[in-house]
Amino acid sequence: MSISLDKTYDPTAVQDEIAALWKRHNAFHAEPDTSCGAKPYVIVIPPPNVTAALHMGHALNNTIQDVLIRWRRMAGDNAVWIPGTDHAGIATQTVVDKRLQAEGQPALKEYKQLEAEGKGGREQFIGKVTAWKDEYEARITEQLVRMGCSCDFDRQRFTMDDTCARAVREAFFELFKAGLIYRGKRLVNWDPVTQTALADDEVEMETVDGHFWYMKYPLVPEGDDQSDGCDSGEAAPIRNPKSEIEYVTVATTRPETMLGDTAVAVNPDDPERAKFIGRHVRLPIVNRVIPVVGDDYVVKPDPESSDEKAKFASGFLKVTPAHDPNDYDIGQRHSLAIINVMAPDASISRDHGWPAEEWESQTPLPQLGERSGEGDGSPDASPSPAGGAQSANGSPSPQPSPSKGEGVGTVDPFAHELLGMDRYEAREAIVTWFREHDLLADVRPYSHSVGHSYRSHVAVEPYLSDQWYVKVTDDRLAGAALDAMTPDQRSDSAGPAWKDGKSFTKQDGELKFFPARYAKTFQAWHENIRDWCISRQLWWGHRIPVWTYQLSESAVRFLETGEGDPAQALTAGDNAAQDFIAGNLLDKPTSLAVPIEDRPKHVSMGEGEKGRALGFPWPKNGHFTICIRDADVERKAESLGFVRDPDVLDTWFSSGLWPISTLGWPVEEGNDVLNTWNPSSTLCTAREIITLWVSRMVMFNVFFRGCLPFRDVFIHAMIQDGEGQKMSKSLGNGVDPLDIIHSHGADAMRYTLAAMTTQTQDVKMPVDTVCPHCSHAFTPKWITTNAGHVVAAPTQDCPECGKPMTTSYGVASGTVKATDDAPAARNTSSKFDQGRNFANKIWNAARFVLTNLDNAAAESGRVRDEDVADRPFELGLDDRWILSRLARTINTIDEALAAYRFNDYAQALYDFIWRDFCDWYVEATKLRVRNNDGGGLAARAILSSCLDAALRLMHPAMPFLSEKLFAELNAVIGETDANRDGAPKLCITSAWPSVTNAAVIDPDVEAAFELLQETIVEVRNVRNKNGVKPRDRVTVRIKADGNVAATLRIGADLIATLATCDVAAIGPDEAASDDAATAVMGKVEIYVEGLIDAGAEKDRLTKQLADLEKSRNALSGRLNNKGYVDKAPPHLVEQTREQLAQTERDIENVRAKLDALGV
RNA sequence: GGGCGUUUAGCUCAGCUGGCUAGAGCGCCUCCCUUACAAGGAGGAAGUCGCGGGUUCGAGUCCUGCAACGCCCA
Repeated sequence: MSISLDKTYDPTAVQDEIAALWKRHNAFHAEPDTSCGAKPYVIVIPPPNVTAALHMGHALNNTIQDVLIRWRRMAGDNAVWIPGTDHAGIATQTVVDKRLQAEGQPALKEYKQLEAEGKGGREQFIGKVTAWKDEYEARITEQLVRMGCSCDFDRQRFTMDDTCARAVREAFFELFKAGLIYRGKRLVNWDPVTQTALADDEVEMETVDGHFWYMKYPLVPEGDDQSDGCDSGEAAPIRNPKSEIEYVTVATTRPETMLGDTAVAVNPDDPERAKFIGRHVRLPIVNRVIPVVGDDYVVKPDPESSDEKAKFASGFLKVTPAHDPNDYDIGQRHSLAIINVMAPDASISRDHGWPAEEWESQTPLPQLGERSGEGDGSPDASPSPAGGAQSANGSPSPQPSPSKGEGVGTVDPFAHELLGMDRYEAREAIVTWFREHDLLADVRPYSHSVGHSYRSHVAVEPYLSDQWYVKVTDDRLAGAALDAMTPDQRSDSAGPAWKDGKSFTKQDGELKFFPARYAKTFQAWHENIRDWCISRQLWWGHRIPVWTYQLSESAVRFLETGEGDPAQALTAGDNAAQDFIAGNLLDKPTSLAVPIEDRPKHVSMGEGEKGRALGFPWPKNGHFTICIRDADVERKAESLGFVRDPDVLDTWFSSGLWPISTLGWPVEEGNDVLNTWNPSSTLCTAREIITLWVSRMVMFNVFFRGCLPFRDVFIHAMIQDGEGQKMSKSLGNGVDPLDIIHSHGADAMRYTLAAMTTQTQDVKMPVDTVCPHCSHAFTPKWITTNAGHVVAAPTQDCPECGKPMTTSYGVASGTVKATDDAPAARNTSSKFDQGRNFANKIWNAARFVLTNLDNAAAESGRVRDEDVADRPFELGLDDRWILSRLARTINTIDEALAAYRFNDYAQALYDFIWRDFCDWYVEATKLRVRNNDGGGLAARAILSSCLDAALRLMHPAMPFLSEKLFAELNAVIGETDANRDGAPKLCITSAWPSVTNAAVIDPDVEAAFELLQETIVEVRNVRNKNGVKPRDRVTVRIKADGNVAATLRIGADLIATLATCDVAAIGPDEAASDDAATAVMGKVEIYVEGLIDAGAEKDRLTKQLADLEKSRNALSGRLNNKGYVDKAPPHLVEQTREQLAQTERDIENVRAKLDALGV
């Protein structure tokens, strides 16, 4: 056969061919077979969101996983990589909604309308999202395939497929049953745009330039004692001299929330203000009379303080329990009313908890402050400030003491204008109103951080609503996660006492982070964890498996009043519902669960006794709540009038189950997949995910299976753009891996990504634009967005061909669309040149080896042998050197991969293949590779073996190229059939190289070869510095003796070839002729004869002399230091002495040469 | 405010437990289209390792203070 490899590596053709080859052999598939003794090695993919296609960050993440999987597979483990995608609830729903809107199609709003009309809008919308999911799932899978990811695609999962859904359902049920899921009315982080609750970690803090507004609230006069303590002339409260009305001044960054204020708080230790505790103020606009309470949360004002809060504080805190988490807490402590003044879209609304009484009367009120004009109306009776609103703890709302001037609380007519306003419009309007009414004491600019939705990027509104929570604070969850940490990565803290593995029912190792410092993040998170809000007001997700039955009106009335005959009050439906619950609890306790507080006290009743006879407790809130596991029970419940909760679960709930749901949990019995592959081996992810995801997987896995989801967690870098900005879809600065595969090839991309994966650094990746017309890559013109991001301008003109194009930012931002004239441009980055060049180098090195093997007769060095050192032909110094280097490289790579040091792996490959093999060994063998003697035979055998080993070593990083060349090598060697075990002879399933004979690593051989290398470099240096043309041969004499001379004689041919010279003589008595240039290098002096450029030679030697003197000074300085000689290790001292002696000899030599030149 | 990280050649980054006369890739300079490779080869220039203290015979590496930048949490 003959070799016909192109001169340049063309990845495109090779990638398709090799991908098909792997597929044909089902090379990525694994079975959980333990009989062969292979250890399982399992990676479960962090499922990419179906929101969008994969970007560079995913490419990095998946490259790392594939490197590990391919490495362990070759090393003999039973390796499997489980792929799949995540439904990404809110993200995907939002993206699809936006897309529909942009296309002018019916979108979420319209489907919600349909749903409200009973026309199946929810189902239709989910159909749209499913179509999107199908499209992106396919695209993501294609991207993975084209990156060469060796996932077991037969086992691909999706977080909402039937298998995963079953796991979610089971998990929810079990947690519910264990009392770890509860419903609570709490302030949640509300996203007014997507109109759903967000978990704490879905909220991003952003610094906002806002203001502190100082608003005056008039004090309600305290009976007749109006001057009580209020005339001191303090900044606040102040006495208005005209109207004799006193005020307190509250400071706020969100004036619009004042509509929901139910108290003003002061610090009880505040000497100036504590005296107001117990008094009341009348809330402007609303005219609600609210108390002044004492709470030490309130920051005492201190204008001199470095603490921003104290600096800006007025000492009076408006308390709005419905719209601020801290205020909510204060409200809880003081039993304050909670008045929500906003609709779910964060517009001002009277329909979501604002007491109706405040709106019922339109009787004008007495005017406050200096306001003149209309409204001199009659006094009103004191209202209940709480009105119809919820009271935090159910106790009666405080009643202000009635006093002169108070009356029926009726809002100012202005309040009507506020209704329907967006919160920011309302803020403007309210501030204006306060200013007009002389109630605005001050406005000061203030920069503070405000929570924003990670999805819609608007400020979240703390919002009171009913949500489902997982009690992750329970020791069975957070405590167990902490307990899972490997002891040597735990840090001391005020946290819980370690229980040392007691959470595990199965002892299977410990959770370990790489790099170790991320263990700290994990620990701190769990020590400060709060209960996890899991319900989302969305349609795209796992619907919460909870049903409620609303009791009949008569039953509710009975419950409320306790009057009448219960037998009469209960309808047949009520009884049936109750019987159904009780019956199932008795007969199918694994199918239905009720909240712990609703559980019957005596479940073990006699046969046939159900329902009422059980003493099933009546829920106080008028409905039954049940969690159902099985479909048949679910159907029965719905037929009885039970209604399912409309909400869906937080995406992370299903993601948290991913390591087990993908493997078929909850099926345990006979489930070899689950029992063999959980815990998995390694999780690879980015650090931002530690809290969101890693934590939840650990808690769930330990809770449900008593073991870890994975043992190692490798945290890798984030990839940023050239400006150091996070890559994001909205900025369009993300790079599609397929773009890089297009410009550089998959192997080049993968190799480069591995090489960039260091232990600390995030990766800055400057992104260039590729002209779609002429393929020219160029740096685009930049613009700065309003938000301050630097991005490629939406359209660009090619600097090469001048034609226009559309950039990915243009498309992402929606400002332009790609057209025929201005097509979408691909991205690229010169970062990947390194990988592309390396791939090409390997390709060509292989061409050299294969061509020479092919030209040689069979049985004359066409071998693949892992230990050619034992072969019967004679090995030269260079042969033994490269084998030593190869063995070292294998060890280095094994250590690097075991420690997740991917850059060290990449560097070791590079050094061996390019620097050692190509630069030196291949060049060295050119002398003899075509000979039909022992030297030729050895050269071919070792070239072949080194290439073979190199291909296998690089395979995890560069699978396509190595697989292709592996096949070519097989063809030349004549091993085209199969491995010994009958499996197809593929690189992916070949054995990982190992060092079977440690003696191959030979420091003496390495030192000897390095001497030759140094000599050659010196001759080349002299040639270059003296302007000798590369083709011109020079004559060289070398002064050396003993072993050094012997080594040089062995390498004389090599020196002659690689330095283009004739080595005239080597010996202790050689001396420079008059026209010779001299290189002094320790025990060797090289004389290059016939050089004429005395000036260049003088320069060269002068510089060398300076270097030597500098070195001499450093060495002698060290030796003159008594401490060094006394305390440093003796071998180092001895080494330094030798170095100094040598350096001094060199200096003398160089000086002598310079003298001879006439300096 | 708490935590973590970064600061080393023009640029992007290595440098693990202190022994370094500080490395790599890109870029730069000189020369070369030599029969594996110009996506290449040969040679070269280029760094008071952010700043100040300290420990040590010896500090890029350990400790401490400061500055700048970044990320996470509150």
